[in-house]
Amino acid sequence: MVTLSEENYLKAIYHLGKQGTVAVSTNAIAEKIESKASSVTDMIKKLAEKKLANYIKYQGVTLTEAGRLAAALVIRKHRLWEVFLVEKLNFSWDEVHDVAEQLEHIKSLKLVNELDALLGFPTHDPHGDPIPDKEGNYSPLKSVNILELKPGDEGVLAQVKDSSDVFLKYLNKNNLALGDQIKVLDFEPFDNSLTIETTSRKMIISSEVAKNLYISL
Amino acid sequence: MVTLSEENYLKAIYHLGKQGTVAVSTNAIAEKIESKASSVTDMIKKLAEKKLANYIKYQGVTLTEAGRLAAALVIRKHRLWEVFLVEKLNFSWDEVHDVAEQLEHIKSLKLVNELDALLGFPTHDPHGDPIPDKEGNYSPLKSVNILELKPGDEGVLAQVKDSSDVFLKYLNKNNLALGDQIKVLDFEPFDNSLTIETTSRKMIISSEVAKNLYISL
DNA sequence: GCTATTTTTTAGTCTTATCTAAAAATATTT
DNA sequence: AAATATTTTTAGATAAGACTAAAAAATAGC
Repeated sequence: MVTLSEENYLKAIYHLGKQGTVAVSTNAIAEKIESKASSVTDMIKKLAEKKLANYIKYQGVTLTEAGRLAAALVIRKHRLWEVFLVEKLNFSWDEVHDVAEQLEHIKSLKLVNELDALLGFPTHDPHGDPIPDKEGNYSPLKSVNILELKPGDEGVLAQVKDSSDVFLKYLNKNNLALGDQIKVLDFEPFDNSLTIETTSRKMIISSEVAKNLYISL
Repeated sequence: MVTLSEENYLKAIYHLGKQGTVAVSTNAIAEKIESKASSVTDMIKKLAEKKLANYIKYQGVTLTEAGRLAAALVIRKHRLWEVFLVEKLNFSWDEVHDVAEQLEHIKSLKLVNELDALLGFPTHDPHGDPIPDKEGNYSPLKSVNILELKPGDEGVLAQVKDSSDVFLKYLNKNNLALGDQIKVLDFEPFDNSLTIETTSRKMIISSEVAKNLYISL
């Protein structure tokens, strides 16, 4: 049995280390989980004992195949629940994260797969993140960060990297949503800000914001 | 904050003591929760400190108004999730209990109330148990135990008291479902068994089974 | 009304997941 | 490459929730 806490660590390692393939440092995990390095060391040892992680002292962690699958299934659940909340229960995309964080730990294979069917087998969550399938696989969205575009380039807003409530509320306030057509008009080297044009208007976005916007061409 | 464990104790006290109004013994709770009396004493003290329960040493527990509401909301969530699982996710009524037991602890008022709306504000769960409203109130189903009927009496199967997987599978196997018209044909005093007739056939049920069947007239 | 039995509580232990503080190992600077 | 700084690990402590065993209180039996 994988505990709730273990699942959260698996998820963190998966996200920080390219699906757990690249070694992740103790401190990086501690920061992500909002805990202390010593707690992380303890938990990593436990995951290694359970054959979910590969751990060599002082050299970070990667996930075993079993660990990778376990992490992917938690992420699958998280993202499916997010779709459910938005599509079926009238949540907006800035309200789903905390609830999905709880729902992702519910244990029932039938539940996940029926939910998947109810939602019509979605491939992406409300933030544009891909939903792993039953085997933990997904085809990562081929989108590029908006900062890589040049003036004149345009595409569709396909993914937002930050799912925090503050960031998503900013996008709401400025009428930016997934699927919007966006054109880059100007790049300002002084502060890396960007002038963009949507179907409704022109606006300037800071590099902080731009870093989190991904465009499919 | 009410923890998962505390919620389970509140639920047990609510169920065992007529919504927490009648004192429940330590042992009764221990048996329901499948724990030990000493653990129960500890937890009851904690609930009392949090003003969720009224506790006098050696004299059992009742719930405070706050405790009663908290318990009712957990039960509300449990039963709404059961309806969801059956109506939307193709679960059968013998498969829902364990999953609902997990889902009932998810914290989000919006989630519960939107779920309620999605399901069309159901008043009863798949076992015929009433679903408390936001204030924790419900009108108990006026159904009687089938053993109280006399030969010749008939009515509709409205509620099953045992929600265990074995019992529900027995009913499935014998084609008995909520809403079925049932007529009592004969009562056997030797073993308290009952001959009943449904629209499809006649059958004999033991008193063990009969104890759990409730009929609305 | 006094034993005997049952129930409940207390006291002390265990596990899980955290933490702080100190020690050990690794990285960085000069 | 020695000294300093940073990161990671270890050791020991704490809180929640559960347990066992023993003590205390309540209930039942005669």
